[in-house]
Amino acid sequence: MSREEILRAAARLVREEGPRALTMRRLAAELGTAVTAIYWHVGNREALLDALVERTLREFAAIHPTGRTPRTRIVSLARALRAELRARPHLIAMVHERGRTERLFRPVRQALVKEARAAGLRGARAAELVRAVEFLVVGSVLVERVSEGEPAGGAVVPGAGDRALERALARPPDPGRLFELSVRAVVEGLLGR
Amino acid sequence: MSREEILRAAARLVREEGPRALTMRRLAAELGTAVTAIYWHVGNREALLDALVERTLREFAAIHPTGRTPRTRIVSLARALRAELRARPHLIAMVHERGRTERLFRPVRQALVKEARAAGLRGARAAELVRAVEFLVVGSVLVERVSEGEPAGGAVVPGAGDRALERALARPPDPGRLFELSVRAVVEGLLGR
DNA sequence: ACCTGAACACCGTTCAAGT
DNA sequence: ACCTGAACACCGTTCAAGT
Repeated sequence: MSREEILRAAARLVREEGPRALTMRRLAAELGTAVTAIYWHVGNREALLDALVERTLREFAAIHPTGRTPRTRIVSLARALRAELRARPHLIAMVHERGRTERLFRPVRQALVKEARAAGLRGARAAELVRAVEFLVVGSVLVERVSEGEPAGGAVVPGAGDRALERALARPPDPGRLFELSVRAVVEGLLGR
Repeated sequence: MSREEILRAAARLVREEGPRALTMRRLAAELGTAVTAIYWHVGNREALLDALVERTLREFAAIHPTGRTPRTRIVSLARALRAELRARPHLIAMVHERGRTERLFRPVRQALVKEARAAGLRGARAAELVRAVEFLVVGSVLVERVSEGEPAGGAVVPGAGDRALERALARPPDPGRLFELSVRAVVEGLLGR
């Protein structure tokens, strides 16, 4: 049994059953070894989680913009970041709990900084745009998770008798479009000052 | 010892030391009773957390808009929601974990629906505005928590030689202003279509 | 170098027993 | 009605012992 095998099994447990399923004893059973063998390879549970988090950080460092204009490149970064966040909810939560969110966002933030400057923004103005895009990405991932995944997700919010509004709130027909709309609105709003 | 006393002590533990500090044994020690006495009053740990979550839901139901125009009322709702979320990070996380986020946001969402309609939006258009505001509120709370609270919070993201940009990204001089700026940008963008 | 089982201090929870 | 201590099955972790 190698360290790599352990990390793979641990990542699978977290992905499929959530972080609470990742107990040292469960992991050992999964791998068919004694619990204590795992300790020899990875130190302890904290160190194991650290290793999983490091993996995630590396994946987020590979995000790059596409498109020709700064506007489209900013939107593409937002879209890519959103996709990565949505793909690994549990691992992202672990990154956050361990205080590595700053590090997770750094590559995308740097890319956003570059594009904001390419669009002509400087200083605090550029920082505001970068932050606002991050707000929208993070917020959309969380809010959409709610309307998709929650038991009470079908609960209808009274839309003042407006059926189309109620439907669109309960389950947006195209969450991706809604997201891009918001990003474009905020990008246009902050670029066109 | 009353049920109310138990809830108060539990809420204090969560607020001051985080949810991991809330163990039944620790809570019993804090209250000077046997662990099992707590079980008589609240059932079990799950039920205790449920009760704390219900309290939080009630507090969020008391959020109301202020101001005269729909625009200012929408911004005031966003501001109030943000303040409540920031005041109870651990409890909010518990609400989220327990799948009650939909319920937590419902009162504010209803108020936002009303204002979006007062501003003249209907159907999917109104829903988009409501969602976008929620995105920004939730995103800003998380992203700002990161830049305020994380050990690596001081880590400077290269701003392409732009010192003012680097400063503003590392620690925005006025997070509240940055937030309102983003909200206004998205509200204007989605109202003026 | 790599793995094992026993043991320790922590959990949440149940239950029979007390007042 | 309210509280107690003992007991159970689970944790993470350490350590001496094996190969």
